[in-house]
This record gives sequence, structure tokens and C-alpha cells, in this order.
Amino acid sequence: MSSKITKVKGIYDILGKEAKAFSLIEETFFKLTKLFGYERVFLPILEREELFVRSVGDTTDIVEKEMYTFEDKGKRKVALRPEGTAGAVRAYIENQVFLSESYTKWSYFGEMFRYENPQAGRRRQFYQAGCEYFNAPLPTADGELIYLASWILKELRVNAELYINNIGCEKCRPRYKAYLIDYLFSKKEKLCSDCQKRLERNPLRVLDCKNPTCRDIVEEAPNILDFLCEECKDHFEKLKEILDILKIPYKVDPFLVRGLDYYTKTVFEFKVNSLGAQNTVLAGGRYDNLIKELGGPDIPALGFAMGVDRVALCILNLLEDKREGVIILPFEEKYIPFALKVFKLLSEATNILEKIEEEIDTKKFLFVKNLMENEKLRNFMIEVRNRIELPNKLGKIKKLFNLADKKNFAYAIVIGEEEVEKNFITIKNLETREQFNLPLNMLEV
RNA sequence: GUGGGCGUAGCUCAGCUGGUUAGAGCGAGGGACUGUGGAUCCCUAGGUCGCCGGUUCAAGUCCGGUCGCCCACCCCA
Repeated sequence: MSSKITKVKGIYDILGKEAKAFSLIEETFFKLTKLFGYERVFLPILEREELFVRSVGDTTDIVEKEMYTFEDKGKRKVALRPEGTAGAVRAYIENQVFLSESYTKWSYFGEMFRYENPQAGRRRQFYQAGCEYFNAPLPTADGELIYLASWILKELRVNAELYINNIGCEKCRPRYKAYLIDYLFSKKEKLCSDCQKRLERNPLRVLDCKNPTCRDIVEEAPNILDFLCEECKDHFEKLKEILDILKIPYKVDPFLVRGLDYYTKTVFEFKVNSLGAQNTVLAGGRYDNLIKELGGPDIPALGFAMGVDRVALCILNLLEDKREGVIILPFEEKYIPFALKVFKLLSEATNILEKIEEEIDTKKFLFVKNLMENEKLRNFMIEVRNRIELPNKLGKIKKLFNLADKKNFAYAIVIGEEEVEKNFITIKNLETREQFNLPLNMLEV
């Protein structure tokens, strides 16, 4: 063997159980976002670097040191997206979607890239499932969005707590910021070294420092909620009422600030306690100025992103492999033609089943009638619809059953001399070990 | 970017203060068992001991570097 090529640091193959978790998350996410009117969109992974500098913020760590940036062959400065909102907003503006739609709801699922040191729940290539809701000024939109987010997590059996805050708008935040900086400067020598740096670059981030002495200082700091303008205050009060009506439990955390510059008014986070340090599983908020700042019209918007890798970690041990599907087992090579016939008949029968559920065009087929009456057969056909496979090798019968068992099939179809001669199949339930026959002429219409 | 821990078979790990041919369990493949699986027993395959260099008569073991993994800081979903 020649020298092996390994993966690059922090970038992982998603296989096996984790892949199952990913699929379940994706499926659940799109099922529920669709229910709430979101359309799935497919956005570029590669964008101009400037997009993120201008939206995420040039003093954020994401932009300062975590972006994968490079020059392409046309000398364009490009970056792998570190998050999804900026690209969505760019697409919204560039395609002038606002001209033809009075409001727009998008959902997406895809990989993001940040050059960070890997740890539990943090990878350089990671996946986010996100929603963006454009042209939605009312606090009901915030409520609806949070309701959607909490439902997705509930459906996935993730126990998360919701924290909300309002970080003001361009009218009220500067005043708060000034007071905060004043206060923090008076305590500067007591702050940790990181916070002293934050004070210069991004003072709001001092508010969620984990250092205990910083926390004590923050406890006494001016509270953003006392500084909100009438509009922001009203928005926040209404949001809380909406959450109460929707019966979504939440905690107000006045020290909750988001790391990205574009947020205004509502911000929220769902946190779990089973995950270690990286415990935020879904987060988002309102970004009323971002569209304007990126050269579009003055349109309010909001959104959230869910950390797919982190949610997968949460639900990994909830996944059980259950028996599913059917494998056809011809005992010898000479029975393979018969097995192929069975394979074709059964897989086509699943199509007919689909149709019956919609239009009750049934009785046409004898086997369908039988199916409705015979519970055993019905359960079998449900599994046929889940999965049907032919074996890829011949061997001792014991081996074949062993294989069927290890691959978690629900049923095995036995094909040997007697079956071929009398034109039937023997169906074995691999869990109960029960067997029954199905004459094939029932399937041949 | 910083710090701590760790890299031996597909997986989980033994391998003493350096000493002959590198071990177990699980898993995989085969057999005992030629129309019926999960148990038991037997057999087999699979390792440049992450990689590079150094010390030594001798390195899986010691030293340096490097790559990767895990965890935390930081950051964020």
C-alpha cells in the first residue's frame, strides 16, 4: 500500500450512527420549517470575503482569525462561509426578492467553516440548519420563529432551555454601550486579561465572560433592558406576552449578547446541559439593519441557526437500530432468476401501495385486498416499502440468515427448490422467527 | 492562537526500570452444522507500535520534532 492520505484537522467524515442522526435532523428540520411556510434554498458555500467582513463584523473573531479565505484564480478574495445569514441576505438583495414577495421565509441546511481548534461540539467544518424570515417587523414573527425552533428541538427530543434578551437598536444601544464602557473602565484592573482586550474591541462581549470575577463585575453593570428605547421596549414586552400565550418557557438573560455584530432587538439561545462547554444548540435573533447595511432596502428580518453536529451529539444515544426491510435469500445460484422475479414484483407492488393511500383505487389487485385483511401480510408489505434487497453473495444457509440478522432486516424471503416449483415464497419474520407463505400469483396481476 | 491528556490489529485496550518472533477480548472470515440467524467450541486473517529524526549493541518503551485525536481556554451554532 502506498502512503495514506488523511483527513485535514477538524474536518470529519460523518458515517454510521452520526449520519443517521444527521438525516433525522435534516428531515425533521425541513418538515417543520415547511409547515411554518419556509422554502428550502440552496446557497453558495463560497462567497466574497467582504460579505462577511461587512455583515458579521470586522472586529469579531470569526472574521479576524477564523475564516478560510483565499484568492481564486481570477484574483477575487473569497471565503468559505462561516455562517449562513450573510449569504442569505446577499442572495435576497441580489435577486431583488423583496420586489416580488411581500415577505420571504427561507430555510437551508449546509456546511460552514471556521478555523478554530476542535473540541467537543466544535469542528472546522460543521453543519447548520437555519431559517431566515425577511420583511417581518412584528414581534409575532419573533414569537413564531422561537416557537418553530423550540418545536424542532422538542421533536428531536433535545432538552434545551431558552434564554432571550433584547439588545436594542441603533437608537438605544449606543447610549447603553457608552454607559457600559464607562462602568467597565472603572473596574478595568479587576477584569481578566481577555476582557481587558474585549473592552477595546467589543465591550458587549464582556457580559458573557465565564470568568467568576468578571461575572461579579457584570452583575453590577448597567442593564441593557433599562436603556431600551420605547420601540425596543415595546417589542420585547410583546414578545414575552406572545411566548406566554404560546406556552414557551423562557428565561430573560440581560447578559445574553450574540457574537455577531448584525443583531438588533431580539436575541435568543437554546442551551443544553449535556454537552460540555459548547452547549448552545440553536441561536438567533433579529437583524433589522443588515439588509440596508449590505446595500439593500430598509427591510427588517430575523432568523436562527441550529448546530447540527451538536444536536446530533445530544440525540446519538436516543437512536436505536430497529429492524427494517426485507432481504431475499435464494439458497442456490439456480434460484436467482426466481429471486429476481420476486424482487421486481415486490418492489413494484410498493408503488401500488403508495397510490392506494391517496386515491382509493384499490380492489383492482387481488393481493392488495388480501393485504388489507391479513395483518401479517400487511406488516410484511410495510417493510417491503422500507427496504428490499437481494444478497450479494451465496453461501451456507446459516450464513445467509446470519447476514440478514446482522444487517437488521425485519423479514427474510426464503427461496429454495420447493418455492420455485410451486411458485410461492416463504416469508420469515426475523424477530419472532415466525414463517408464512405467499403464493406469487397474487402479485402477478 | 494558548494549555493539558493521548496515538499499539477494524474496535477497546495490555505490553514491567529499553532485551529475542508484539498480546488479549470483541468484531471479521471459515469450520463443527448441505432448508433456517443471534448460543457454544475450534481454526484463520489482520500490525513498518501515527510519521520523521536522534540516543543506544538493542527503541513500542527514552529524547526532539511533526501530524492527528480528545478535553479545556478563547470563540460560537
